[in-house]
Amino acid sequence: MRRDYNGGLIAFSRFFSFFATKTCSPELSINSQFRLLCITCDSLTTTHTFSQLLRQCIDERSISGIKNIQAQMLKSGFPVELSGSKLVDASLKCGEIGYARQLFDGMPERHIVTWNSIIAYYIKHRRSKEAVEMYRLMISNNVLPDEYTLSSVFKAFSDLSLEKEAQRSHGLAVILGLEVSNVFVGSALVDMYVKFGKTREAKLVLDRVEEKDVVLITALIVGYSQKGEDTEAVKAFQSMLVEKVQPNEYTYASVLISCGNLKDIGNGKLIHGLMVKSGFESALASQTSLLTMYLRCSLVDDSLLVFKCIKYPNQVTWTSLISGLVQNGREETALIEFRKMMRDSVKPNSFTLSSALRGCSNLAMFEEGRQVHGIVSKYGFDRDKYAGSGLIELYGKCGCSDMARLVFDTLSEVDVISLNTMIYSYAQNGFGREALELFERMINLGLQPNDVTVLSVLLACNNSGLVEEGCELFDSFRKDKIMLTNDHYACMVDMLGRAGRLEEAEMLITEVTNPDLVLWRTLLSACKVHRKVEMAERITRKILEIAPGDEGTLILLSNLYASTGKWKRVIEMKSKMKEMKLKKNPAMSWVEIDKETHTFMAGDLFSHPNSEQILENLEELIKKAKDLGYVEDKSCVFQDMEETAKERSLHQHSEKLAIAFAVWRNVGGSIRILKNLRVCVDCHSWIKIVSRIIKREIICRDSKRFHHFRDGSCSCGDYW
DNA sequence: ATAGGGTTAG
Repeated sequence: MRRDYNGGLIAFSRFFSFFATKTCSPELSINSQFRLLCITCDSLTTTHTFSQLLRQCIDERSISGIKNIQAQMLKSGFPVELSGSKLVDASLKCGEIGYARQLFDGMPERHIVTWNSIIAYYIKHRRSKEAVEMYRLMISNNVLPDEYTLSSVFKAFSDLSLEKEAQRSHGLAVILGLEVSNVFVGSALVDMYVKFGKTREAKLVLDRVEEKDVVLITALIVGYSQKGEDTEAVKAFQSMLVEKVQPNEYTYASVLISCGNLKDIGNGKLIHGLMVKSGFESALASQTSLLTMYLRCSLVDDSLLVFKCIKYPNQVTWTSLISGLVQNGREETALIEFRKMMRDSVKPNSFTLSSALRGCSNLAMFEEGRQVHGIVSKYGFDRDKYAGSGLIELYGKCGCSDMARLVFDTLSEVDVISLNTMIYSYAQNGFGREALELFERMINLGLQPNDVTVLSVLLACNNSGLVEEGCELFDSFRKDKIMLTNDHYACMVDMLGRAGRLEEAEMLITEVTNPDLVLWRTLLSACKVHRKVEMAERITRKILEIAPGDEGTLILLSNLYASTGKWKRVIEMKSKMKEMKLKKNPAMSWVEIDKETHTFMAGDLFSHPNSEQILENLEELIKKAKDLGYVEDKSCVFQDMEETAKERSLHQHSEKLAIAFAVWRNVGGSIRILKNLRVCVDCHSWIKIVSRIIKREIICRDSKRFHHFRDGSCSCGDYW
């Protein structure tokens, strides 16, 4: 008899399923089924039918359907501990955690699966706190966790940095034998230790797991890769192959990053081959890592080839390409790709934006940078610290510390790096007081300054002539045992040297264990500024011991001889340098007008298409400047020649040509000039006067810092 | 009935 009922029920169930799929309204269909069920076979329900109906509810995401079934189960005397589990499971699958919890809390007895389901739900939705609370509740209810519980709960521990509790649960896993016997538990443990940064622990766990699989080993490789233990990552990958475990797209994705970090193009290409052979060539994650690998190895063309094969690059893929191109000095290409990404309607994130901005600031592309700023705002990243730092750097490098500060003040979170970026912006633009104020703020906020902070602060003092403040700070940094590098010392040597305190500067160098070329050269250029020929010769000999025939050194000394009128020596040195086939970098200036960059080289009067107009304007500007007191400073000419020729050579400096051009084009706003060398004294005093004549700000970035010329004076206070 | 790993930044 009973068998017959069952057969009937199964038939009903089939009918219900069919009915459900044919009905448009999910709510109606499941409720109608209920009415049918209640009328026809009130007391004939079985597990099978309920399961089937619940599945329907899940498909239709119908929580009211679940509630109906609950009522029905209750009516039919269905065993509570079984009905509860099923209902909780179904509610979770409908995303109704609230109702699932309500059911769960009302259950007198809970099956382990119910606990596990709830915990897994919380983990899946990154609600780690609730997952751990549930786990604790489970323990205090004397329910012993099983492999399912443990393999989920470890993720919550790492997410919340609960190392102590994690260790206790690990112990439990060991006692239960699950660490060894269950690869899910093993993987979760490996992943957890990796996230705690404990790759050694992770490896120990892995070694104990009996049957190792891809996921387990990949979790470890990821750990090594993310912690920068790249050699270990590659080794783990190799041993995986030896043990005949097939890598998959995640494995390739992580091991390739390590190859890139190691610049191990040999293994990189080998793994690329394996990837193709095993059919993961078109998996996006591995493709992205492949792209990154080639970019880190500076094989830009290969990376572009890989990128071309990617059908649907996502946000990460694009970002990887853009940031890699910027890192390889291919800023223009990076920005073209960034535009393409926007055209393809792939949303940028803070990684993308900071890379694009870095591209702009490397080339001081003010207009392009402002457009990217527009995109930053459009996508709501104005308060983001990564995009923000990019903007601060951009405006700093374009000579707009005011704009940089505006960005800085809107950031939602101030940290060491954004403060460093802002301090550095002030420093390179010569706003020492503002920089020091921010440094003080960093200290008051209890943030620990790092080596970049120290450099920025010292540079700020250096660029604004705050020598006393600089020395004081340097002493305090020494006392605080902050790691001071050669760069920090070089900054101090420059500061003291330019202030004429050459002996102190030299003393400082003797303090350094491994003084490098830059350090000595800095001292040498201070000798040049103060025309200390003997000291310069002594220093030069020292430098040539470390770096025989160093070009920069010889040029510095030769220029010193020139500025002190020792022309015989100059000629000697020039011929020596000619013998050594050394030649000077040509002096260049750039000016951006209407998104177009114009290049000018010193002494080159004819290659620009508008050279006629440029010379006309230049002559007029020089004449007007002379009326206001400009006199050529011939000590800036490093070659022996007729006085008029010296004047002519000064008039042909690249920044003068660039400014004359900008004046002719008569664009609104400030004139921005970029230079590859430092601005000379003659040009500096000329530009000051010109800024008064044309009543416009002229911003000049030389190889070391910014000069803001306004109404006859410069922000550097003639100290640079 | 319930479970594990990935790629981009200052």
